[in-house]
Amino acid sequence: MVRPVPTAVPVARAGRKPVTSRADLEHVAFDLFDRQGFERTTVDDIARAAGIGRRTFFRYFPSKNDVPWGNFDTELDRMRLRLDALPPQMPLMEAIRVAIVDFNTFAPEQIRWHRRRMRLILQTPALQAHSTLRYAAWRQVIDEFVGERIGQCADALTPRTIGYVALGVAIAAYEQWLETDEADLSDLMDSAMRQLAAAFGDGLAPAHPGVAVTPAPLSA
Amino acid sequence: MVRPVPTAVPVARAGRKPVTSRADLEHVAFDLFDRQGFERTTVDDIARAAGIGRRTFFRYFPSKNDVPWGNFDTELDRMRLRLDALPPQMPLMEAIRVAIVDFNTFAPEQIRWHRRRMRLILQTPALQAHSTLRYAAWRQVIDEFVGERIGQCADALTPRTIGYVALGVAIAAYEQWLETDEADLSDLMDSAMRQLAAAFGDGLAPAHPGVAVTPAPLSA
DNA sequence: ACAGTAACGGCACCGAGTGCCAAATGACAA
DNA sequence: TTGTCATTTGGCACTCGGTGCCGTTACTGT
Repeated sequence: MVRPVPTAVPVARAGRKPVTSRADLEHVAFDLFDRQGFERTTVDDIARAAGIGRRTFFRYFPSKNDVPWGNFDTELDRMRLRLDALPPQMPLMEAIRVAIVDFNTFAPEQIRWHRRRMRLILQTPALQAHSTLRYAAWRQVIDEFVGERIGQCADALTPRTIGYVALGVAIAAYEQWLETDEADLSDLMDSAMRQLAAAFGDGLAPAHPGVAVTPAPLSA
Repeated sequence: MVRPVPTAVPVARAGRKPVTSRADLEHVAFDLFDRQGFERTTVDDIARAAGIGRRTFFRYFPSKNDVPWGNFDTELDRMRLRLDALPPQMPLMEAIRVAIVDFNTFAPEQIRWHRRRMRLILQTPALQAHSTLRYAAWRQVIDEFVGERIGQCADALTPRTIGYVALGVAIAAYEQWLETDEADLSDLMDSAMRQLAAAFGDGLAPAHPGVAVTPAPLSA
């Protein structure tokens, strides 16, 4: 999955230098997407605008759908570190809330670009679909954290459920964010997480008391 | 989205009769998928095996990715009815739990086929991605139910969050189900939902008491 | 028999993505 | 300077999913 993609590698030893970069192509592509839309922009268009061959484009991005994702893998490492740095006594869902809020907090000057990027991803059907595969890596980070915390395998039912749920909360907040002009993303994410907690406080547990479910130790 | 697809229409009026059906093609296709895998089966393969033209295939299914989904829209109507039939005094998350468990309960003789179908969908990258678009319709049903219940627009933050969360719970349960041989899907789904409730019971709310968040009336 | 209607399917075309390979380019050593 | 090696480039041909167009086929009702 992690191929030797020509990013800014400081220790270039021998061989021809890359003629462009992922970031370069990303900018060129976004300009076109803004002007003609994602679907109506062909890979040929992007390559031509960037002054490279169509074949070369696919050496920088595995697919056209991957262009809007930038260096997502690097971001994931950040979130992993953030989660691990949280105090172990912090309640699980609280830790997750803090982590996803942090992960989606950006410097003011980055917000414009990030909004552009997310609007494209979340409002283009082809990209909505493709993003599923990226989200899987994101969830994996959550799964592993939860698994570690509750002493279960990362792919057991509870970690996975919480992974999906955390993702859902984040996306719901993003969608809301894109529809409003003023809202703060962090607030929305925080709010979504608390709304959900409140919804559960509304009395899910007491119902169907006959169904025996052994709650795993969540704060082990 | 709902085109006049040639399904079993009892009141055939005039014109040539459809030479096959969605269900037929589905079976033919699944045979090929089982034998050579989804990716390595071309639309030409399916059309040839079904004795129809490649062009005709696309009149029955908008894309190869849609084959495994059968008549999903009809199923959604079922879930909508189920939700609306639940007593209004039942707590929100409880109602959702019941609805998604019901929705995913099948007669014993259907289970084999359903498992095959879901294994294909959930374990084929191209289909994982494509299913996002189907899930959106599923979530919409939840969103509308929640919106109705709490007196908000279906696309407000809380309904959407709960829609995503319900979906996440369901998929997590499915993934678990596919990995085991004995487990019962309904039990897993029920269990996933309760685990989640338990996770929130672990003390998300009391933290960060300074952050003012006005919890919307969830059982209004 | 005829007209109208609907499904069929071949054809040509587009765009994404891939394997192959020769040419271009740069670092380094002789 | 020249030769060698490593690496990127990009053209070409090909596969496959998906679409527009259009003549053909088959069925219903008069």
